[in-house]
Amino acid sequence: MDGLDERKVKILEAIIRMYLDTGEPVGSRTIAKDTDLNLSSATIRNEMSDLEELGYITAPHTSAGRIPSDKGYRFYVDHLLQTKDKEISDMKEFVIEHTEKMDQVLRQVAKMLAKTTNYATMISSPKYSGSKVKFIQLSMLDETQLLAVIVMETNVVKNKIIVLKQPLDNEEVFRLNVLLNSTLNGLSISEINLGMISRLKEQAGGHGDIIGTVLDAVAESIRQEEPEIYTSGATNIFKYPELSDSQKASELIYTLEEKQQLAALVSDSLSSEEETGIQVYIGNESPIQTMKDCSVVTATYELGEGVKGTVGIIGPKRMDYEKVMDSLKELTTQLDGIFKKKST
Amino acid sequence: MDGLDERKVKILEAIIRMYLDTGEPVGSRTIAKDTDLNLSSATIRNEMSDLEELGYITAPHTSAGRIPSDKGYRFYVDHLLQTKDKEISDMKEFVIEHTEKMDQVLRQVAKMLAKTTNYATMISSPKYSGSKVKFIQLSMLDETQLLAVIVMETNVVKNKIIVLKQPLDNEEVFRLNVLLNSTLNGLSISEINLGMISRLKEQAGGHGDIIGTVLDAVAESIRQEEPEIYTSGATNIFKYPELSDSQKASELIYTLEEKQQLAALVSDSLSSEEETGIQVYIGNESPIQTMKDCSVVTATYELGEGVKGTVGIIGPKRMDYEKVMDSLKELTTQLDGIFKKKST
DNA sequence: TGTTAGCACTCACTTATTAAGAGTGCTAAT
DNA sequence: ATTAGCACTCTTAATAAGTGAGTGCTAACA
Repeated sequence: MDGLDERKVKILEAIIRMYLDTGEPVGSRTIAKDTDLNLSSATIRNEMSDLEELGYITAPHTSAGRIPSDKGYRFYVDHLLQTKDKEISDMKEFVIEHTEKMDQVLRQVAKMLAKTTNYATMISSPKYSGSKVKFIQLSMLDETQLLAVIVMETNVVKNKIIVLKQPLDNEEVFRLNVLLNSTLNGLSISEINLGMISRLKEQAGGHGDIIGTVLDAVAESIRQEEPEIYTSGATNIFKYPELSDSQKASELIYTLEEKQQLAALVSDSLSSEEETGIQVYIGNESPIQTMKDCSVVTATYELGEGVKGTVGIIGPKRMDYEKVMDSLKELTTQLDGIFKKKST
Repeated sequence: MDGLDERKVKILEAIIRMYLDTGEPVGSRTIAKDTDLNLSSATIRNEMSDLEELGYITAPHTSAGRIPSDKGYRFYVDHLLQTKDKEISDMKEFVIEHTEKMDQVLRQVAKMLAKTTNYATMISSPKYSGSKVKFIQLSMLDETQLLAVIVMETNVVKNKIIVLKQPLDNEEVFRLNVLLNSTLNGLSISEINLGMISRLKEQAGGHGDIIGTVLDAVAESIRQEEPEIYTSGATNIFKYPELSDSQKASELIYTLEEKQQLAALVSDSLSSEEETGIQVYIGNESPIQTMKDCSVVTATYELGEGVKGTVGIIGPKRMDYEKVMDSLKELTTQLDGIFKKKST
C-alpha cells in the first residue's frame, strides 16, 4: 500500500487525527503515548523520519513535530476515512414554486451549514440545462408596455416588460400568444433554431421585433447562465489561526465575496464523475489559487432530470473531513425534502 | 463657535486632515511645519492641550501625537467640510423592468462604489411602500397548476404558482381575472380591507380559496418587506490597519455578511429628515455596535413617489469624508440615469 | 501677555539577548 | 529491531536596552 506497512499507516493516521484536533504539529512522544502501539518515542521517530521521506508529513521547522502534507491528507481521505455510508436518498420529483423562493432556500442552506460546521460554505443554484418551455403569455399592461411571462417546465418563471412604440390591440396579442405557444411549447433552447425564428417573425406580421424581444427573454431564461452562488460563514475562517492572518484572510474572504472564482469550483465539481458526488480538494488541488492553504469539500445535489447544483465547504486543511463529508451527504438528502415540501 | 477661536479651529482642522491622510497620530512639530500659522511647536502644543481638554482630540498615549475624537470628527463634518454643493438632480420618472434586473444593478452599484472608494459599501433595495396594483392575471399551466402574475404600478412583477385540487376551465379563469382586476386595480395594500376580501371570495363562487392565495401573493408583493441589502468590498477594511486586527475584522465582516443588522442603519437613515439626504455616523453614533470603530456615511436615493432606498459607505473614522460625500451625491444622480435607461 | 526656546520626562516600538522547551537525529547498548 | 540517552536545533517567550517622537513645564523674550 504505497510503500507503507501497517505500522506506518497507524502512525500516519495518529498524526493526522491529532493534528486535525489541535492544529499543532505533533511530536514523537505524543504519538508514543496516545497510541496502542506500545513503542518508544525513538522508534516512532524513526518511522516518522521514513514517513517524511515518503512525503506524507513535513516538519514546519527542525525542532517542531510533524504535520501532514497534502499527500498525507490525500492518503487519509482516500484510504483511512471510511464514512458511515448513509444511504443517499434518490431525489427524483421536485417542483420549484418560484425562483425567488429558491434564492432564500439556498441562502438559508448555506447559512445553516456554516453554522453547524464552523467552516465557510457555498452553494450554487441548480443549473437547468435542458429545460423546456412550458407556457408563454403576453399581455398589455398599458398603452406602451407589454408584459411577457415565460414559464419553463421546471416552473421557473421569467418576466420581461417590453416597451412598444404603438399599442397592440387585444386581438393581436391573442394571436401572438397562440403563435408563440403553439410553436415553442415543449422545446428546449437548442431546439429553437434560426429557421424557426425567422418563420415566427414572418407569421407575426409586422410584429417581428416583439417576437425577437420575447425570444431573447426566453433564451435568457434557459441559457446556461452561470449559476448564482451563495456563500456564508466567511468569518468562520478566523477561527483557524493558520488562515487568519490579515493577508490570507483578506484574500480568502475576497474570493468568497466576489463569488466569481467559485464558479470554477462548481463546474469542476459538477463535471466530476465521482460515484458519491463528493469531491475533496486539498490545498493546491483546488482550481482556486487563493485556497491553496485550505481544503474544499464539494458535493453535488441533483433535483431530478439533470438539474444539478453544488454545495461546498471551505476550511483549513485540517478540517474534520469525516464530519464534513457526512454533513454534506446528509444535506443532499435534506435538500430533497425541502424542495418536495415547497411543491405542495 | 463652541469655545474655539479661529486659530484653534485651524489647528484642529490641520490635525484632522493629516490624520485622515496618514492614519498616524499627529504631533505638534508636524503641525507647526505644515501649516501657514507660523507658530512654534510649543505654541501649538499649548493649543493642542486646550483642544484636548475641550474634547476634540485625544492622545492614544502620553507620548504620541493627537488623533481626533468622535467629537472632533463631528465638528469637522459639521463645520469644516463644505462640499462643493453639486446640484442634486431631481429624479422623478423611472421604470423598473424586472425585480431580478434590479438585483443586478444594485449589486453592481455596490461593487463599483466599493472599488472607487476603497471602503466597504452597502445598498438597500428601494422600499415600495405605497405601491398600487396595476394588473393581475391568472392562467392555467396544466391540470393542477395555476400561475398568478401580479404587476405593481412600479412595474415590479411577482409570480406565484398555485397548486389546485381540481382544474379550472378557461371560462372560470377568465371570470376570476375580470373579477380580480376590476376590484383591485389601482388599490394599494392599505386599501384592500377585510370587507372587500370577503366580498371577492363570495363573488368567486366556490373558488374562494384561490382568491385567498392570490391575495396573499398580492400582499406579499406590496408588503413592507424588509428591503434586500447588498454589500460589497468588505475586504477593503483590511486596508486600514486600525480595523484589521483579527477580532475587529471578523466582527465587521460578519455584520456585513449577515446584513441583518444593517437594516437598522437603513431605516435610521431613511427616517432622518436631512435636507441633503446624507447622514454621517461617527463611531458610537451608529446604531450598530460592531461599527463603533468605524464611520458610516449613508445617502438616500429616491426614485419618485416615495420609493426610497439607502446607500452606505463603511470605513474607518479617518475616512475621506469629503470624497465619500461627493461620491454619494454623484451616485444618487447616476442611479437616476440608470433606472431611466432601463425603462427604454 | 502671548510666544518661544530649552529641557527633562514618558512611553511605544525596535532590536538584542537570554532562557526555556519541545523535538529531532544519531549512537550505542539491549 | 528496539530503545535509552544525549547533543543539537530551532521556536517562543521573556527581559533588557536603546531609540525617537512627542509632551508638559519653566523661564526668557518681544
